[in-house]
Order: sequence, then structure tokens, then C-alpha cells
Amino acid sequence: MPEAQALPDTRERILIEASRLLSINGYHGTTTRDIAAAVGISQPSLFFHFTNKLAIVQELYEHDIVPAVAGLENLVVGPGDPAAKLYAMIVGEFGRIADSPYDMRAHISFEALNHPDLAGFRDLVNQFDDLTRLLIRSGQESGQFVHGNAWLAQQMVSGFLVRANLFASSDQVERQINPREGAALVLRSLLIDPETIEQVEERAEELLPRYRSP
Amino acid sequence: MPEAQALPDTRERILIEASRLLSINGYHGTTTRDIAAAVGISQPSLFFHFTNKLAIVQELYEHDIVPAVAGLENLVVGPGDPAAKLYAMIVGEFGRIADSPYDMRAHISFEALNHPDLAGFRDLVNQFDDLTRLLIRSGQESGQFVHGNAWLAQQMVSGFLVRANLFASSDQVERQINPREGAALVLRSLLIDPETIEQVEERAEELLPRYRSP
DNA sequence: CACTCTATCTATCATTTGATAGGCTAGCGC
DNA sequence: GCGCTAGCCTATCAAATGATAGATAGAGTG
Repeated sequence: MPEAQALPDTRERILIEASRLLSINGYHGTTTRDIAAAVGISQPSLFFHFTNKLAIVQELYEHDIVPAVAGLENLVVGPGDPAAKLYAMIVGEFGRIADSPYDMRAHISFEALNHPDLAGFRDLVNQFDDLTRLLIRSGQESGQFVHGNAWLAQQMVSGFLVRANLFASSDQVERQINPREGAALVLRSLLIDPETIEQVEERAEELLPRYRSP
Repeated sequence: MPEAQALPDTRERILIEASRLLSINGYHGTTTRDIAAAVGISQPSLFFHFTNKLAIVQELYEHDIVPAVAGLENLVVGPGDPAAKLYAMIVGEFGRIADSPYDMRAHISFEALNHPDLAGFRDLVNQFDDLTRLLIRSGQESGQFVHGNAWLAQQMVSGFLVRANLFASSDQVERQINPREGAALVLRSLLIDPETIEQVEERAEELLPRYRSP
């Protein structure tokens, strides 16, 4: 049972290197030998820390999608208007992925998510989308957002989040993400009156802590 | 040289089934046996029609990214304002992917694009992004678009296109893409005055043929 | 010192996977 | 009818890959 007490350093390094390689080459494109080599241990040593290759991915998803859904759920059920909540979610997501010790840039695009053993995480990803869509719909009904296909709007939000994180780079100034600018960009397309964006921003700032501490 | 004369039906079916499987499981997650089984031929028969597995992907990319870049380039160098051009590009892209005989939903997310032999296509993908960014920048400079990080805005456009196509479904009414609604959604976030969207739409309609016939 | 547990190694295995070799058959030109 | 080719098959291979077995070294404990 490797799941016990104090985590040794190697286990952590495996997760870090694995996440990096998985983001680049995907699940099937990343071999256990690749991961082991990146960590600097022999390939069989991986199986001392994780029961199998899939367990590494499972743990990465655990760190990624679980807090995301928890945070968004917390935001949705709490006080505030839909626009401020959506703004807070986008800022929170950019921050969460940037602060993660793991490279979760391609978290959604993992083909691994088709694996039966990852069905639970696939459901969580869908739940995140459902909650985002719920936020958009309630904003439409309250007259804050323009009407239209909520699914399409949600794909814009989700697609933007995934894509921006995927191609973000700390080496190039232009590709460093300003979470608030990203959120404002998306909100502009949904708000009936884009002039109100500044008030949305103000209200969202108060909601931000709700996304981080579920 | 399979590249010659009249294409037999099998070759076409290989491309269709391969694109479908590749969209779901990615390059490394799709085996030549999977493809052959889907087509209904033996695995070695694939290599009568294609020199190797990568050649199938190469041909799919050829059908996908080459016309996309050609169309966008044609649009960029031609007449019209940036907003109308961007609108036309989004409508054109949704249409192009919907009309393709192949399932190119995940065209960008292929981990295969890291393969050295696909470097040319990787460059084309980058060129498509560069052209999109150019369109956004010129819209900003001409005072049509709000100022801000053009890279971030481009990621929103590209992310939306990829994501919406990826999860589109002809079985669910809500998930059927209305190209013009998608384009309007994105344009709203960029236009300084969203009220002008209708005029943008009108001007874009004239540009549309330019995207399709390069 | 003897025992135990952790973390690693080398050697190896069974499968999977991309690809090749070579044979069979139906259709076409002459 | 003969020869040729396209298109497909079965059998098979070499390499890659996930995983196991078993040995070893070192630290902690009594």
C-alpha cells in the first residue's frame, strides 16, 4: 500500500515528470520508461510507488479535476450573480492550473479519459461543464447575459481555458496569462452591456476565495 | 506508389475510419489493427494502401490544415475589415470541418504533431494561429477591436473552434453548431461596439466564398 | 548483531504493435 | 488461354512496452 504516511520525494517527482510528459505526448504516447528516465530511476522502480501506469494518471486527475469541480460547485451554490461567478471561476481556474506543482495543461485532452477505470473522472469533467453551462443559463434568464445556445457559449469558455493553459509559456511575455484579462475577455461576449464589466470584476473579487477553499 | 489514379473505395474507408478512431483515442492510442478491423480488412492490408501508419495521419492532415491555412491566407490578403474577416473565418472553419468526409474534430490535439515527420503540418498549424492573431491585431489597430493581449484573444478563438467541433453532436439538437452564432459569440468579445455586429455579419457574408475557394 | 522495512536495481516475461514476406484470386488486355 | 496486376489474405518477425521476480544496499530498531 504505497498510499500510506509521509510521501517520499521520488513519488512526487514521478507525478511531476509524468504530468509533463503526459501533457506533451498523451497517455499512450508516454511510456513508463520515459517517465522513469525523466525521474532518474529504473523503469521497474515506478511500480514500487504506483501499482500501474494508470494509477499515476488517476492521481494526477485527482489533484486536478476534483478541486476544480469542488470550487465551481461552491461558487455556484453560494451568493452572487452569474456574471461575477463565471468571472471568478475563470480567474480561479487560471490560478489553480498555474499554481499546481503538476503540469496539467492538457488535462482535458487526455485520451486516457476513455479508459473504463477513469470513468469517474470523466463524469467529473462533464459535471464541470454542466455547472459552467448552468451559470451561463442563469445569467441569460436573469437578463445579464445575451440569449443564445448555452452549450456553444460554454464550449467557448471551456475551450479557452484549456487552450490558453495548453499554450501558455512563462518564457514569452505575451504568452503569460493574466487571469483577469482572460475572464474579462470571455465575459464581454456574454454580457448584454459590456460597460458593466468593471462592476462584475468588483463583485467577482469578493467571490474569488470561495473558488479556492472548498 | 498508391498516390496514383482512381482511388479505390478501401483507401477512402481507411481514412474515414482512421480519422474517427484517431479523434477518440489519439495517434498512439489507435493501432493499425483497430483501423483495419473498423474497415473490415486484415491489418497488413493497410500497408498496401499506405506505406506506414504515419502516412495515414499525414494524408488526413493534408486534407485538414492545408485548406484551412490557404483559406485564411486568402481571406487575410483580400479586401475587407478585420472583424468581417474573422467572422468569415470562424463560419468557414465550422463549415469546413462539418463538411469534411473525415472526422477531424481533434485535429489540433493530436500528440502525433510532435513527430518529426509531421513538422511541416505543425508549422501550418502555427501559421494558422499567426494569421488569426494578425487579424486580431489589425482589428485592434484600426479601432474596431478592444485592445488587449492578442495572443490571449487568439487562444479564445482557436480554443473555441477546436472545442466546439470536438464535442459537437448531430444527435443532440443543442450540440449542433450554428456557425454564424458561434462567430457572433466570439466577435462580441472583441468588438468595441457590439451593436455593430449585424453590419459585420453582412460584410462577412460577401467574404465567405473567399475562405472556401483558395 | 540480527531483523525488518524501504527503495532501488538487474534480468526477464508475455503482449502488443508496426511492418514484411509470400501466396491466392479475380479481372483485364491481347 | 496466358500473363500481369490490384487487392487481399495468412504467417511471421523484431521492437517496444507494461509488469513481475528476485537480489541488494542502507537505515532504523531491539
